[in-house]
Amino acid sequence: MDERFKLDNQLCFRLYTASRLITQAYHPLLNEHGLTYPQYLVLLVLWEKDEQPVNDIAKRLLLETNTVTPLLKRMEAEGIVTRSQGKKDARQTIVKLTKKGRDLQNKLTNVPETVGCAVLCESITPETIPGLFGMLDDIINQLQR
Amino acid sequence: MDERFKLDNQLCFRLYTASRLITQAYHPLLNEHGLTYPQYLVLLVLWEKDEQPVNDIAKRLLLETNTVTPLLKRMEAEGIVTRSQGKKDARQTIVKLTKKGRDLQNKLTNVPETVGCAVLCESITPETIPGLFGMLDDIINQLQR
DNA sequence: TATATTTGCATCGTGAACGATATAAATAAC
DNA sequence: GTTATTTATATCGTTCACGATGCAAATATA
Repeated sequence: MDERFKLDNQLCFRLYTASRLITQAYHPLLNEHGLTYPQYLVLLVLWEKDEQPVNDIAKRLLLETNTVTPLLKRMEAEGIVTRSQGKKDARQTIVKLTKKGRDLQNKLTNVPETVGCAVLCESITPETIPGLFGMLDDIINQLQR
Repeated sequence: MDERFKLDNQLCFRLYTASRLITQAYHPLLNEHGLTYPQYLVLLVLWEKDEQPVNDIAKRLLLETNTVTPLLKRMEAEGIVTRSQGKKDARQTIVKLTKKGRDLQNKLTNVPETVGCAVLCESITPETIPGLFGMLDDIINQLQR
């Protein structure tokens, strides 16, 4: 058996699985408030800086606008954000939190810690996290070409 | 600004992004042969051990059968695998590689190395990979409850 | 051996991801 | 000042993920 093709030797499969499982860990916490994980990411971006064009949100999340646009439309339908045409550039769609969208932050205060604790184990501790972050950041930067 | 809600402090966002970007790195290499990344994972499983029931493939990939079943049906339509009813247990669907499916391994020999090289950088080297694998495995095991 | 439960897989509906394409506004080139 | 190009976003089609549900075969229980 060719070692290169062994599933257990694949970095990608580990990243793919870890990403799916941690998203699943978020699911019950977010679903309680009618949110999906990608929608939660959009909220993280808007809580940091409200009123951003679609493109800035997409760039921050390293996603394409064809992924973000329908996602934002669903969030608009839920009354979490508003979408309005940009004033200085009519091509832009400016996304803005509603009161409901801002208030969600208070309702989700326990989420980061709950998920953070869920992943803690032998090798994942407050001391080892920075090293892991650094490696993942390097992978991300490397693949962004 | 609450540090806990900063996007740059989220492990999950890093895993999610790294997973997406590395899957994108596979895309041109696999697409050339009509494969998607999850289909490639199924091939890795079947190349290790042919003729497995749907459930074993799903368990190996930590996916649900409702994800794997339609994926396998598409692979069957492409002539990469066959699906047949199990003999000793009629509930099982046994998945078996076709000649085309087996031959794909030779056509994809360069894929692991190409993607492997694409992620190499400062902190990701043959020496640091085992440590990263260990941390990701720990996260995966921890979240599998 | 009837009945109940479990197991293996499939179907359905929803929400991402993303390549390809379209459209209109803004900007550049001529 | 037209025309061409770029930019910002949206639409469309396909393929995952995955919760919920359905169904038939296998197994356990009565």
